[in-house]
Amino acid sequence: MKRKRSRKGAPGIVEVAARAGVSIATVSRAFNEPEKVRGPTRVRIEEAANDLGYIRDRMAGTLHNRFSGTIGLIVPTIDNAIFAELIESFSARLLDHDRTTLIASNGYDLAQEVPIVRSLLERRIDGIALVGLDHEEVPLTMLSQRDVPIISIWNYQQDATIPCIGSDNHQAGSIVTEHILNLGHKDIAFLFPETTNNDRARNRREGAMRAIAASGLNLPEERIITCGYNIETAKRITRQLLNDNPPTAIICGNDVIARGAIYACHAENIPVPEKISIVGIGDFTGSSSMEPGLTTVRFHARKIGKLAADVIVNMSETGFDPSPFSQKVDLSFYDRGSTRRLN
Amino acid sequence: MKRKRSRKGAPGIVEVAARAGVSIATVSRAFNEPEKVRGPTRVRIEEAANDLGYIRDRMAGTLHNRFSGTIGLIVPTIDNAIFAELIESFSARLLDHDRTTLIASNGYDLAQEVPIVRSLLERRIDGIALVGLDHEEVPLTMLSQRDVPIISIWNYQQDATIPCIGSDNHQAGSIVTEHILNLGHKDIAFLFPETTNNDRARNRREGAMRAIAASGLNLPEERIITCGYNIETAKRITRQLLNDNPPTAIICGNDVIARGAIYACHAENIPVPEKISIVGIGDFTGSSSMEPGLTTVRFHARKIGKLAADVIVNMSETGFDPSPFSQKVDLSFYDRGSTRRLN
DNA sequence: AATAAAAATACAAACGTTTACATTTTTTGC
DNA sequence: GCAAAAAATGTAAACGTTTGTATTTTTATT
Repeated sequence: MKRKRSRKGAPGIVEVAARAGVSIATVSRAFNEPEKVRGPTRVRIEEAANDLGYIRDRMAGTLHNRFSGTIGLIVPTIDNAIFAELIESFSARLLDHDRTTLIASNGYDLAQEVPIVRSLLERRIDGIALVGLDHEEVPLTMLSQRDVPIISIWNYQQDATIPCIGSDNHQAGSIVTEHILNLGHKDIAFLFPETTNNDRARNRREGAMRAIAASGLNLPEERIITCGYNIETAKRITRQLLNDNPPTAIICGNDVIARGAIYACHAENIPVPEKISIVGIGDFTGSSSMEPGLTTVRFHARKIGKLAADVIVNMSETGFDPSPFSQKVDLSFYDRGSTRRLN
Repeated sequence: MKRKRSRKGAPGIVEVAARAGVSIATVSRAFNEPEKVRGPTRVRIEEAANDLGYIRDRMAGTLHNRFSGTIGLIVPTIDNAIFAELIESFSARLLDHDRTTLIASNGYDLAQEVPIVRSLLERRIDGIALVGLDHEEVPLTMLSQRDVPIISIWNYQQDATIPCIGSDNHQAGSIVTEHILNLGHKDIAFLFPETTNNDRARNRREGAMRAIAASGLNLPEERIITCGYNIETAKRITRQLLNDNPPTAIICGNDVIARGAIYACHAENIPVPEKISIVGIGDFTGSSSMEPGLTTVRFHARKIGKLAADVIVNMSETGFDPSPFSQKVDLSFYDRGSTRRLN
């Protein structure tokens, strides 16, 4: 049973114009190009709008000029706290730009992006931010066919085919690995999430492997473990590892896994870092407060989110030539308590 | 320099109609009331739409019938993992209903809600979900003036003035407090976030205080501590408490604070639960995996999110009489390792 | 096969803005 | 003060759909 919403107390531009004693065109201009309407007139219009509680209808405007003031954001997951800071800073910044955020998550399933992109396109987004560089052709084509600017966030790759803003995940992987190697560790385990369709995890692992290779170390295959993207799984897998054949160091694909690994050590009464060193990647909220504090490399999520918001708004306004918009955000390494020199 | 988006490869309903050899009205009906168009015609239209890669323009439709297919969601924060599950389930469920989610956070500042609501209203949301029951008059009036259905989520109060879906925060507070009391604790500290403008925290604290009062216990004022809503602050405040005058149990306003408190105990080498019992509220992701596992009361965030999505869609479609839409979602108490009987 | 009733489709007028273009008002230069 | 130029405002035609009403086609009835 469909219902037609009554317009009750909702005045339109027509009512405002009538009350201010001007034409609707002038009212429209007063909002969009205030400098084009004379002071006293503008004041009268503003008063009328205020008195009436006028709220402009962007949809009607969008219909005409094709800009909706809405930006899409697709993340793998909202849960897990991984992208929370990113989403928060991105959407807050967009609000500063007088834009709103249409959010959706694909649950790490790229196929999901097709219906999501379609749904966003139906709402005429002015631009879209996608986490990571791995995406299917179809949604990308749908977007570019309609001239909707795309920005990839979180991962930075020099040779990326879409403009991207983020940090170098290769580098993140190598930084923590080199740290572990420098501390003299030889028996190292890798705990990384599934890397198909996940360029961030893949790059991190590649960076880590490269650092291992560069050091001349040879890592047996069973030390490279794939681990689900959540604390419980990481904890369970680590406990098993500790019981089977504990390494002296564990390099985790991200801080969530590292947190699980540290809890596993607590559960098995293996002191960190005395018996085992653990590093994460990401520096999520809480990583610094853990006991021991987690040694990790920080992704400046808020900075990335803010930057991405600025850039996508700019792209949507000016038209765009992809290349100049890519930006690399530096990483920061934090040597906290979860790692220790082997002696 | 404003740019007019070219319509390049974007066909409209007109092109589809031409290709299918029918009028645009028929195409529109084929999408909105498929049962009203004859089989063969419908097929032809669908083919034409597919071939052309047609994506409907909801804005144009909205302009006419006043439904945008977009629902607003305002949370205090996206970060902190507190509302992550809620947001995720809410938005995923909306996508199932063919709706999109317009998200914004107020940073625990209710005044922020005015511009946010205005911004959402400009985009013609079909409904809005607000976390908690504490809100200012102005945004509420703006919404109801325009007949936009409102639902409050997360907290449930029988006598709430807006329909709400969530759990009883009073009860949550009393459950954990009674648990602590039953274990024989007498020297208890409260660690709760600021409660002005935060009905959830306030109700939890009231529930907890009520349970204390019912037991006949008298809690000195300095044991009721206000604590920032993040791990670091909770950790710092707890460490100070442990050094000054450690209680035998700490009741935390939520799991984030409890996590900080447990880390503080680790840092001070005070074993949990041997020397001190700690309870949280919420059962956030990771609370069960901690060492020790956190004793807490679970808010079924995914259930609340899903239910809320169903209800707000229903309200937007059918018109609404607030009262029957409120729903209380039961809590689950988990007695894990962070509490212990005093002897 | 003719007619009435029902179903499917077409026509055209909204929906609430923006923006060329036309018109009016104000300012400027002498 | 007057004409010309500049600025402000008004008029009306879009924008891409939905939907009430009119028309055509199909189905049912005799």
